[in-house]
Amino acid sequence: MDQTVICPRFEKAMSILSQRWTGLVIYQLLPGPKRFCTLESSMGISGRVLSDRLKELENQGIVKRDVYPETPVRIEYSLTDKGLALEPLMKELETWSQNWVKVEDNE
Amino acid sequence: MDQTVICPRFEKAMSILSQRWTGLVIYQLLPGPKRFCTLESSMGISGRVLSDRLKELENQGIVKRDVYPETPVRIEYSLTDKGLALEPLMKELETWSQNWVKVEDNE
DNA sequence: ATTAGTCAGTTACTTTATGTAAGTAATTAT
DNA sequence: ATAATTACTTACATAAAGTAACTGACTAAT
Repeated sequence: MDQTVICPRFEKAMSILSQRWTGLVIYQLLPGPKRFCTLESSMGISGRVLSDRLKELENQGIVKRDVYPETPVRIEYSLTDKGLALEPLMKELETWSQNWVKVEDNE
Repeated sequence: MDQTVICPRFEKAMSILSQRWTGLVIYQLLPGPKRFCTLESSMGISGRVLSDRLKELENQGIVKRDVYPETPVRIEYSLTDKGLALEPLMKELETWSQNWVKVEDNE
């Protein structure tokens, strides 16, 4: 008996963003393409999970993976239009965090 | 060697929203106060996790818990100003999901 | 030419988070 | 007296994430 029925598109969108790390990965890619090892070291994510997340985001059409067959091979991850369309949301989160989030206190 | 240093407030904000269910709980409370059992049945969350999430959101000052000592006791959860300030972000997610998210396909 | 190092991952194993189902205490309805 | 509701908690099982070592292709240093 759910009085509030949630739009399935919204629910899916939320489920993508509420997986650990996905939001931060997208945020990191906003300024431009990045490599696996760069993402891995700039956020505290493990390679195992980063690998999973990038695959999922690629499946969702949010991230694209480009292989440059140089030597050594260079693989760059970047946002698609769908991914870039999340920029306003990220800006909102930045604003909210600046206005409301305190870091020191509560664990 | 992190070239992109992330603002700790932003990182904390993201860690709140990227916990499973927190976003949906906030979204459900946007229109007004709701009770435990209403939240529990309207989203597919288990009581165990809902209980955890509400406590965390209360600690973060995003949700407040009001006890009405009627008989039977009524307990209502609602958003604080900090929680209500997430409305624009939720609207952005609604917009994005309507423009970009397809539900049928990919698992 | 052997050793060490980087990149983009994968694999095996451990810890943490979440789900499931049942239980509790107070109350009310039949 | 029995069943049902609300707001949870507890015990146990499964799924997700973290840790660390490893692979394979290459490069640079000794």
